[in-house]
Amino acid sequence: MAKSKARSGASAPFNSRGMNSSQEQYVKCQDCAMNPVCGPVVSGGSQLSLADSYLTKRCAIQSGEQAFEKHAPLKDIFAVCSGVFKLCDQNEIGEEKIVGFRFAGELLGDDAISPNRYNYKAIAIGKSSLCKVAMSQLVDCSKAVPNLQLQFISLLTKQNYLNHQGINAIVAKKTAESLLVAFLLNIAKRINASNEQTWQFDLPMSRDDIANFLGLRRETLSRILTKLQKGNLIMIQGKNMKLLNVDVLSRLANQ
Amino acid sequence: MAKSKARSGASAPFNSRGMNSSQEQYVKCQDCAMNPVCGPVVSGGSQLSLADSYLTKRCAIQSGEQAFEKHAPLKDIFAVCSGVFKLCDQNEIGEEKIVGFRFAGELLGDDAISPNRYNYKAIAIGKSSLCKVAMSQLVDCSKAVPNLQLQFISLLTKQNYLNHQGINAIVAKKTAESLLVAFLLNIAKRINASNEQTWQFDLPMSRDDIANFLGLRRETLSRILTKLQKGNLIMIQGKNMKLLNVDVLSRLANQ
DNA sequence: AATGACTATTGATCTATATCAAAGTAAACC
DNA sequence: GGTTTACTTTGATATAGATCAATAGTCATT
Repeated sequence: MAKSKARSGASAPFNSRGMNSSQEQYVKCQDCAMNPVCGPVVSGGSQLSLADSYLTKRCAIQSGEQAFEKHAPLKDIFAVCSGVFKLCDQNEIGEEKIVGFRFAGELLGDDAISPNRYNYKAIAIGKSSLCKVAMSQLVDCSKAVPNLQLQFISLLTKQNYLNHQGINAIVAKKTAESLLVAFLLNIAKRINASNEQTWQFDLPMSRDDIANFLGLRRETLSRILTKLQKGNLIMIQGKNMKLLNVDVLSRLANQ
Repeated sequence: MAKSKARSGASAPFNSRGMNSSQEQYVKCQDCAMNPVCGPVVSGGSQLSLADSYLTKRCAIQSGEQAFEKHAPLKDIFAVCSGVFKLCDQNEIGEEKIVGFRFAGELLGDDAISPNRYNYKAIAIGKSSLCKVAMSQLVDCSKAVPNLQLQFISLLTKQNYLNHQGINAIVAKKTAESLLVAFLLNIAKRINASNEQTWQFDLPMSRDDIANFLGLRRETLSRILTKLQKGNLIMIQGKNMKLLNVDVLSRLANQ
């Protein structure tokens, strides 16, 4: 099903540009959004290890392969362990619209719960890996253990909040520049979520993917990047990005 | 706190234009998103009437008053019983950005659960009313009754899905025209959700509110409405709107 | 019916971004 | 290493929508 494009940009094991990238970085379990339902759960006075019955850990996914198809019935919800996924919606005429990205430590497919179908297609950008939780089994377990359910609610609503933040950051912006800058700041925080904040990172996705997601043309995107670089606000070479003046950039992002 | 603007447009009890509007229409409980946690819950073999302990029914809210403040700590989640609410976010410089509308039967404040604060201010457009559920009490009850929790999850994820649909309909559109048409179709469905579909309705909000929400200028909005009317696709007089050719409009909405 | 305060529409012009076209650059494959 | 293919940048031009300015409805009060 998934057509695997071998080109993998910054995610390839050996990458001439872009410093520290590569060597597939796994998120630590303690930093992962799925964590609340992965460990033993307290019930009454005792600890139960239910997770074994619904959790599958760290499945590898090749670059370009997909975790699930749009409209497929919900089976699992996922957490990204390493790599990045792009979420693609397709309109009637088959054009792809990227509706989001998911980085290591973030949930994937969690917003499929209500209509019981995945709302988009999730494609790995570069070599990636996933943990998955079987919904039906999770529901079974949580019928018996209220605490598990509460943790599940908390996990869902947290991710939902993050998703909305991302979207709102975009909907609210007026100029292409503030839009792009808001995106870069958002990405920087999410990519380095667990490390300390360096403001340097490799953009895992192509310019086309970014432009598509932001609703801009690639040419516009490119011009703005050039302009920001000339203004000494960023340094970008290929996929490697460094935010040089976060204060000014933050102000720009709020138009 | 809330400054009540007395002018109420189509929601006023007597309205010269706009046919059937007015006489505050309450949504039936069976059609309301809150319904799953409002009635008796099955636990073991017996039915429990827990809802009395956390549910407050049909509080009236005057036009222009607010249900909650942005950033206030989450206390209740609401369902709109009658009327409409606009959700306003404020940026640093105090400009208001409308991030959504909620119609009768829809939830309000449900997306405050993760950060435990409301993400926006909710203001009644016209005389409205709300049911509310006290979160802390709901959580207490649901610790004892797993079924209640499952219903709560279902309720949250359903509303979340609808919210996202609304947002995506907007983010994806390219032209102001397709954006506006998508909005009109979305509104038509939500306003007449429980009745049969007539494609005629009163726009409860002002042109300014619509323009603000869609990220357009009022002048642009006005021009597009005029153009759609000249093309015999809609009939609009003041707040009263009739969609004349839903097929063509739907095609327009997908650009 | 006249006044005042909004609210909505229309017209003229400007500008940010799209579009069209071409060239430059990096990665993959033989 | 050289060729092919995909990705990215730059330039010239067109246009959708913003902005500025004015007019015209609408409703509430007197």
